[in-house]
Amino acid sequence: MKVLEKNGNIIIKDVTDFNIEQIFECGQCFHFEKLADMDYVTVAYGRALRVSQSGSEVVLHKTDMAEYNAIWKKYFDMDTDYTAIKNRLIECDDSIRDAVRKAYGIRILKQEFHEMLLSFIISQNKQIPHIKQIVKNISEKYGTKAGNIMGNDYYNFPDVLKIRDITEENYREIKTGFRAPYLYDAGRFLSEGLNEATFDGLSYEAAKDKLTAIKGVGDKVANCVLLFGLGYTNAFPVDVWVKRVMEQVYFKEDTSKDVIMEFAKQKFGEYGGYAQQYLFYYVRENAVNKGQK
DNA sequence: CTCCAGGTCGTTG
DNA sequence: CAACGACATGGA
Repeated sequence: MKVLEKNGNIIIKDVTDFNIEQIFECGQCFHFEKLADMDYVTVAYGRALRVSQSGSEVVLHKTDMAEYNAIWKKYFDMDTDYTAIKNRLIECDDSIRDAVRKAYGIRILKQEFHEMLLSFIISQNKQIPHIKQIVKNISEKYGTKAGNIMGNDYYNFPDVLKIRDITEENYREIKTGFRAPYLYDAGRFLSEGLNEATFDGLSYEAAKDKLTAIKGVGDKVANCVLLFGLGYTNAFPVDVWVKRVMEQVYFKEDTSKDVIMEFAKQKFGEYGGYAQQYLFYYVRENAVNKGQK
């Protein structure tokens, strides 16, 4: 892999284990927009970034090496050896091997903690397109402008200072429904200092307990925040899709989320988060192809 | 009209 | 502890 700056863009040549369609469509991120095939805009860390890919060449539009090193390198998890992770998972069994093969280019994005917390509270009992819409609405209403790409303005998710001023009623106005009090409660935790540093040195269990203390944050949402916003790669969120694929592949019968989580812990260990993402993308793709939605 | 969505909470057995 | 309905909203 080679990273170089050219004509005001960052070009990443000879990438492996990297597919932007899989990265953005695997359910980990709600703050992006598809412009065309293999051509996306994502909003994170105060910027809007257009990313396109052609084969093993990725283009990060209108950015430079300083910003790449400061933001995008970590955001796209470029320092992690996905080939090694996949080899390790493939050893587990044939089912996970098929999922890894299908979703070969997934990377776990390192997203902002406060945005993950509120976004995944919003996500409960909602479909992904609608979650994206609400994240967009809250950003347009309360966030600052992140940039203009191809004639369209993009807005940052509100920062913690701004979140402090958002009321429960404000959350209702953007159609978050029964999640409004949950979002407000989470906002208060953030305002009172809960941030990434709070989790420094905390075990997975301790970190999860801290998150589930927030009303509206259960096991699933907490695991998503741990995985996508805090770097706990052993977190294994079990949602309806993962439950479905795990039952289909391993249990052959209705199985509780607790049993599934324990099974994943034993089987995938510290790589649980990666395994979960491969499985999630895999089962959803199969469902789409079978016309099940 | 009915059913369900990357769930969680509070209440019942 | 397991099971179950409620919870807002929008789309199929």
